[in-house]
Amino acid sequence: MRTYYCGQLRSNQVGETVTLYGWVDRRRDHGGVIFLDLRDRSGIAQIVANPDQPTAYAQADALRNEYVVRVVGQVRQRPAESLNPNLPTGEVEVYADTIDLLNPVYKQLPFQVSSTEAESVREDLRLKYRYLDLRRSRMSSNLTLRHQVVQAIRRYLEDQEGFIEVETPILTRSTPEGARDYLVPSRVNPGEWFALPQSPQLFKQLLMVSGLDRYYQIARCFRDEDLRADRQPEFTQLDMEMSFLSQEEILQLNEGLVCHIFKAVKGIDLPRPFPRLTYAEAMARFGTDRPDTRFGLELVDVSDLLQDSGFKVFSGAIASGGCVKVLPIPNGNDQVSNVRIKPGGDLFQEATIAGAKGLAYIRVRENGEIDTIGAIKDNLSPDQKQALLDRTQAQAGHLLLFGAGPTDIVNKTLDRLRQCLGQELGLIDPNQINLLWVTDFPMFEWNADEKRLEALHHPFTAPHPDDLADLKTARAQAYDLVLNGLEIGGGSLRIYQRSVQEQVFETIGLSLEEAYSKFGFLLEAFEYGTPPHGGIAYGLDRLVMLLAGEDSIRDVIAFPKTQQARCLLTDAPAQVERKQLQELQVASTYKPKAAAPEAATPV
RNA sequence: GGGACUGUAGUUCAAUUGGUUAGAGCACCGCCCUGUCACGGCGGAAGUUGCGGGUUCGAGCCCCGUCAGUCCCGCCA
Repeated sequence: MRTYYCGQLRSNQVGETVTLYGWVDRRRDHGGVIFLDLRDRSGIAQIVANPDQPTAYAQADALRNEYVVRVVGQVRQRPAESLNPNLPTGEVEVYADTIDLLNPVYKQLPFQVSSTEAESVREDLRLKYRYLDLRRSRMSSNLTLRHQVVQAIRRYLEDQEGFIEVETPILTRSTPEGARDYLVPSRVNPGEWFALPQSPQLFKQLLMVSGLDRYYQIARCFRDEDLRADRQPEFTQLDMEMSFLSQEEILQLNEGLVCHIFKAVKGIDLPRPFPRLTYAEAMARFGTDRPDTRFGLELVDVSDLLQDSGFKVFSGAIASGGCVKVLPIPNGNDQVSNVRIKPGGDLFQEATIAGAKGLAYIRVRENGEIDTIGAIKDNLSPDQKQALLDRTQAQAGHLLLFGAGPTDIVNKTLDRLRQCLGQELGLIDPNQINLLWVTDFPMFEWNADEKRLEALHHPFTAPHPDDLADLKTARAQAYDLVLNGLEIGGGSLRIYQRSVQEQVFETIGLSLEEAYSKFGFLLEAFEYGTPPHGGIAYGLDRLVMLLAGEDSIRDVIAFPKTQQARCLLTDAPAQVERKQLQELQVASTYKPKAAAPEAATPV
């Protein structure tokens, strides 16, 4: 007699006697006939207590929902008239001879687990009782999907491409570039601290020096920064590093990997090669380095047309080194009301969040005339109006939204509006999978606070060989993989020549002494014959989130943290015994907040 | 560090302008029904409206504070 999962029952098993284990999901009692829906990780099976077996009947009669049971019985075809193809129980059922109660549920469940309930439960409750939340079919199938993705990665990288997985330390050294580190005190070395890795970056480069020329790892990473729907303090990367491959070869290999994942878990054949955009082109056309190219609404730079404009917002923006760009929206006249793009409106609000001071617009009327508001109307010459229409290819009915100011703000604003409108105007096919590479990132960006250049990617990223003459404006040999407007992976070729590395440190204002005190172990390793190498890292949680169609990575992580970086299930973090701190030679300077002020006494 | 939203029965939600004893679905408990599947019928229990204070004749609703969760800005090489 075989033991099956509930979801594995098929009509070709009719007549077979089977054992099923699971949770009683729902109990129905129709007169003398008792039906149980039995649920496990793979599906739901309907059980009928055999009325000819008094024991089974009595056992079923004693049951309530959510008991753990073992059912032994015969698989039967269900009466055709009772079938409902829209319900999760299948065309066969189990006629139970025995129903053994393995364990009761002692308490009423804090929320309904039943797979057929679509209601959304408060997330704090789900997180507190995560083990119950994970019983729900949506969550268990998300975790199964995650497993399948990891399995597909391993199959492809190991079996087809000869990678090996190497584990790197979780207790490691703080490298103060980048995100805030999680720190762990060392008891054996009082006063000294480990950091949890933000990524295995330095170790994987060391592995290249070791000659492990194809490394990967499903690596847990830690960053002590504030949380978002797509950011957790601990998260998982697929981390890869390869020696002796060109950027082109790395991109090709990774396209193969991503195609394999989609084929394995979704059965989808993705078209290759993936489209590519340079960083410069992505910023120009979409205002972001991770554009969602499932829809149009591309930005148009009109700075040159308007630099002499009498409209000071435009001419001023250009004069001070910024730009003026347009987001043209076909049929926007009908679809976007003035209320929404004027101060107080939701789209105006979005623009403000991105840093814009205002939101100018032009409506193109049916007669082809352009209809503008206030100051723009009075300050555009007929030639300028016509040039605008030509440049933006605006037709009757177009709405043109303007961004004017510092280029980064303009891009950010119009990117935000573009995404809002793409969603809202139904321009996005939710089933479309849009992958693209963004390449040729700049090496450095200006940090206005610290008044210095800093590495956009990290300081070991190799500059483009054509740009070595002036590193400050050089392109990097760096690339990101973007899926439907979300960055799911990014990497670069690394510097392997000492002279180039020193130039980069110099460019970001890092003296050799400082560099050696921070990364000396790496730089020394590079003295012993470093192969040309490069790599990439994927955000596994984000990738699985997109494949699962979820909006938050919490829904593809078994035990995630809340936005306050707490675990509601274990109530971590928590205070520790004074003795533990003493052993670690750590003094707590924490002072609890002052108690809430006493309310005024009623008079 | 900042902005916005949310918190009512086990749960998901209602509750008109601040006005009677805070309601309903599901879940739970009891009884009835021999092929149901969101079964059905009858009945029952279930509430410190997150917490503290204030305003008011009267607060789930208004005000202040606080706690928790979510979304966003900053931050995340």
